Amino acid sequence: MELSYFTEPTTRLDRDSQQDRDRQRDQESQRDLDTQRDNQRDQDTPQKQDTPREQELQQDQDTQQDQDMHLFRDFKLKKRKITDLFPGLRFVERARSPVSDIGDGVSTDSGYEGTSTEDDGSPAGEPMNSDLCLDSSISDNKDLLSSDGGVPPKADLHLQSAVSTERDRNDMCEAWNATRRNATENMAQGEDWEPLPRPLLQERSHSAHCSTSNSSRYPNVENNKPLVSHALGDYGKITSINPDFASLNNSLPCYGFSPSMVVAPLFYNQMIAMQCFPNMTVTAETLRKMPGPSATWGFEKRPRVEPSIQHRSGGFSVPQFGEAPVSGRPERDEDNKGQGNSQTSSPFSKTDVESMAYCHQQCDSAGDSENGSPGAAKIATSKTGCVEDRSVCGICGDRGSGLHYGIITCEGCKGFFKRTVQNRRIYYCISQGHCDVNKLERNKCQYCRFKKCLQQGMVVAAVREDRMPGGRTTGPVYDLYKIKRKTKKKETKVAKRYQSSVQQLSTLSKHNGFLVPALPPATRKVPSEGAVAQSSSQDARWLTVQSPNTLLVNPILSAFHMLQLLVNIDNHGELMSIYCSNLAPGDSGQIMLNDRSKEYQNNLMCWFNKLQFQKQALVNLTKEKWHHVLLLSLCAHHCWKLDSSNSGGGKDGKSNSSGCEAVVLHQGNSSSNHQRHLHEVCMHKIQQMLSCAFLRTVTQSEIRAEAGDTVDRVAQVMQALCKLAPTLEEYVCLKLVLLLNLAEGEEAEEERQALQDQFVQILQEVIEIKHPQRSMRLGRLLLWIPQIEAAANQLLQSNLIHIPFLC
DNA sequence: CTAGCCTTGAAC
DNA sequence: GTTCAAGGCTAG
Ligand SMILES: [Zn+2]
Ligand SMILES: [Zn+2]
Repeated sequence: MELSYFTEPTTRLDRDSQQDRDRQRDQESQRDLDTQRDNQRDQDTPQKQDTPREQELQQDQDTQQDQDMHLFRDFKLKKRKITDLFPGLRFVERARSPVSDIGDGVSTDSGYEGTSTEDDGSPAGEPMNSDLCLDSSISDNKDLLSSDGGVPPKADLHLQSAVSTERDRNDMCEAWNATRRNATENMAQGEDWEPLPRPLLQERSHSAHCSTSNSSRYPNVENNKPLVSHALGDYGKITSINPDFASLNNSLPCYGFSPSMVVAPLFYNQMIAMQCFPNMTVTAETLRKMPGPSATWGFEKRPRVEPSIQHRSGGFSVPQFGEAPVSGRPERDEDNKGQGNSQTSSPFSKTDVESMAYCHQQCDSAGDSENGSPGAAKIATSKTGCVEDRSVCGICGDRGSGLHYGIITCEGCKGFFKRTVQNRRIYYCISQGHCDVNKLERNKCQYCRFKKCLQQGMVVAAVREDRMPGGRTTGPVYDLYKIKRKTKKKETKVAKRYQSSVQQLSTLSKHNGFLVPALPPATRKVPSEGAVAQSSSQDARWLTVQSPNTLLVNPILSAFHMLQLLVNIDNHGELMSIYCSNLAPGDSGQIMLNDRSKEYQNNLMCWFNKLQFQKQALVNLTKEKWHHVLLLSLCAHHCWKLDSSNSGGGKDGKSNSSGCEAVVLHQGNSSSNHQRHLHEVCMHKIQQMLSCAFLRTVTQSEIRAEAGDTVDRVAQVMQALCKLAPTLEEYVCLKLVLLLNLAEGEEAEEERQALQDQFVQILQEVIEIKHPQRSMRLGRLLLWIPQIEAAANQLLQSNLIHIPFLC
């Protein structure tokens, strides 16, 4: 393979900091330097020479061919890897094109933030800078590749030497120049290149705040209107997954490099993309949405300065956030807090507790000890402190440095969130929006990091538009904190229940002989060379239902791998616990039922949302079949519940299942008539509920007339599936088969069919392994699909979707 | 860009 | 005066 043309996506570190310095200097000396002169000076700035890293590169030899990318801790290794992959490439040093940033300005977002449109507003006047870049070894390209203003800074990369000829190059240059012209024109017409220019750096001096006192006390506010708006609505965009990669395989690994690492991740990821998808043309447009532009993998962070153990006295004795817990002794922090609380305990009682924002926060984070005595609060703080550990970042798990924007985060996540909101940045995920966000990998995907920030309850509005430092957060923002906190608490509850149910299910699964998913086929190779990094650990976390095209080209996931994914994303444990949660008999039954049903549906929806169909048509199509899956799921859980209670409680009590204890009357039924029993149970419960609801006795005949048929049908299906007793693996497959079953529209018909076939095939394989002696099992399971559909439809039509919960 | 450290300032 | 969550600065 040969890459005949390449200009790197640039590292802007040097220039950025240079600019900052310039800016500062400007502010210090003379604020109204006209932009032209400014640029002029920029261009005159002496170039900073990078150290010749290629020498280092050559020194590093004997690369281990199969070394996993995860081992790439430092830049040298990464660089070496790249050179290994692409021997035609070498690192060169060259001056940056003065215009090259136009391109970046247009296609910014993933690269270092396009600064061309900022501040000076003269895009063409970027300072010359010496960057390392990757270059092809074709020597006679030198001219073109050097700082010639007419060369596109970011050429499309085609795999097969697409731009190797002179003509290609000319075409490209011409295209580039046209783009540049257009861009410049648009610029002149005031088109918004970036949604919002980065707000000017504030002067540090205090005077700015006060000087305009007649209009506002805040620097960026005039007439009570912020000069810089956040436009929260824009954040909707962030929640979209990079459409460019919709058709790509989900296992495309991506890595981010640090700005100081010279090789921008864009390029590296481009390499990977090309390797994985030889048939695809990886364009600059595609690439600009690659994640992790400034990731700091292998980047040596500035070491935290641990405070000396000595207690600071007087003056600034307040421990700063970063240093609060002295390393190795987290109790100190706790102690302090406990002390603080016990000390403030009296103030608490003195002051109006509820109105104290700051005290409130402490109470809140300590759990739910609002009415408790101060003492209780203290205990809660130290004991339940783990619920919201002050020392752990809620986003990445790094050391927390306090409450930031609503939750406890580290300095990094705090800053990241702030920057994102302030600069209204929009991110994309190269993957499916489920990247891990932890201390080590938090910089790999900004999209997922920010998503997690929002999910965890960080409040966008807490980033101040006026940039006024200090003070306390009160008012609407503080209310938002409270709301988010409440929501999160609720979620934690659900999660807890899930935990307990998982245990329950694990015993169940043993009993059922679930197939323990094998580890992903480690030998799996992406089309070209094993050099491509494995994303092994991550594959298991998301499922992309592959579009048939991709599947044909790239059948990366084996049936069992897919099965494993399916099992992994399935939240059966959670569903099971909800399903099993006891239905309180009596008056509140109706409410309970509704709640339970809703909770169950919500959880099922969570599962559904984890499926990433690659065509919108498929999403729409499968959404229509939502209730089918709901019924199937309920059937399965009903079956498993029966099963677990049987194995636990004895052999003869089939009908005396735990969920049905409310209907003691019916427990004498023989197991031979399970269906009738179900029917009667349902009828009875419905009777109970309706009687409660209408405050009168509703007769069974009334119900029978109204819903008897439906109940019958549902009971029939339930009973049949109970008899078949699907295993977890069969269940997860069936759900997808059901979702992908015949649809009315013609849209995406081919894809639908192909996908369904795939899952049927997986189902078949599962059965062959689990039930080798039962050749008819597949057919039997599939035969019930129409029945499930019919019953579910009926439930939906008669608005009785809660009924299955009664069984 | 990232993230550690530092300054601010309203509420206590 | 003390707190602590904002914002700012800047080495990497
Ligand atoms: Zn963090
Ligand atoms: Zn991601």
